[in-house]
Amino acid sequence: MEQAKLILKNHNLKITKTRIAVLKAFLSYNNALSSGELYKSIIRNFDRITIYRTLQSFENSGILHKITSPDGTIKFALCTPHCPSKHHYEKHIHFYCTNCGKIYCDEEFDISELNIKSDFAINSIQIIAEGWCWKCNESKKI
Amino acid sequence: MEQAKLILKNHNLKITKTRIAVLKAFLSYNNALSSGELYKSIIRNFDRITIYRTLQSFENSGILHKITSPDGTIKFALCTPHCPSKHHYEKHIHFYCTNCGKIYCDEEFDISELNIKSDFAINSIQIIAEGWCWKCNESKKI
DNA sequence: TTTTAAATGCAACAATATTGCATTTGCAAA
DNA sequence: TTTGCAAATGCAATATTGTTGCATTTAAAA
Repeated sequence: MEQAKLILKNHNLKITKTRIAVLKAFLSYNNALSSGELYKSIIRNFDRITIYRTLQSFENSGILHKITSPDGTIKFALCTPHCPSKHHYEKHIHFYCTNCGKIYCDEEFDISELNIKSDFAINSIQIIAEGWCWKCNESKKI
Repeated sequence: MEQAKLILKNHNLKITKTRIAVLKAFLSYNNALSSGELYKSIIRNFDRITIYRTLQSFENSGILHKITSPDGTIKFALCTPHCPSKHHYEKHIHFYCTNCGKIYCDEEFDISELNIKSDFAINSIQIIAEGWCWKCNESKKI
């Protein structure tokens, strides 16, 4: 069985056209995607609202994690296999390219060692590094 | 002269009613505020669009810095006096309360020492710690 | 006081997200 | 294979947030 269907099966989600299409998009891109990017350019002819709901159910199931981009758009990215449903282990950094707007996850960097003192009861820490991605850096040189 | 007017003077901005009202709001609250919070509850009867433009000009002048909240809303917070116009020195952490949605700045923590390896050309790093603020923690205990 | 560039206020518009509800569909059980 | 039903879809309607254009008003310098 193809990968997308397997993932849906493993998360007890029904196999539908939209879900397959959305999942394939995330599997073939290596960066975070917004609902807008999906229904406007990546998987056209799919219902906008259904895509919204698909993303929500994927987040609830632990397939995708949500990232709020510094430019305000909400994006999603594939979770590592360790993510159980509803709880996400986002111990990695997100890289945001201020030129093209893409967000990439870096699974290498472990931020769990960061020690922050405060009177907050901290649950999780998000780090977003902003700059130019390698692609935009390349095209700038030319 | 009152503090709000002084700040406007120092940043070469004309003194207007809306600007005074917005600035006073930020001076009296110790957390980040969104445009919506301002025109819907804090300073009612001020024009919505003018508030947008006021926030933009304050950001350009280095009075406020913009923070994208994990919930997607865009908020602003007072800069430390070191912020020149257009460039912001955001070397501090933001705390986001997942219960009440408020964002607080912690000027103590200096993130400039964080060393991240990547093929990104990193300009700045944002850290957002999520959890429950002391206020929500207190009310939970009751 | 006069002048003028800046700021305002309103309308119009655009993009994004949510909800309700009738219809369709996946899929498990018969 | 067929049936039944909860889940998912698709459309309309609505809400929220942010932007732009333009005529009018205003701050503040001359």
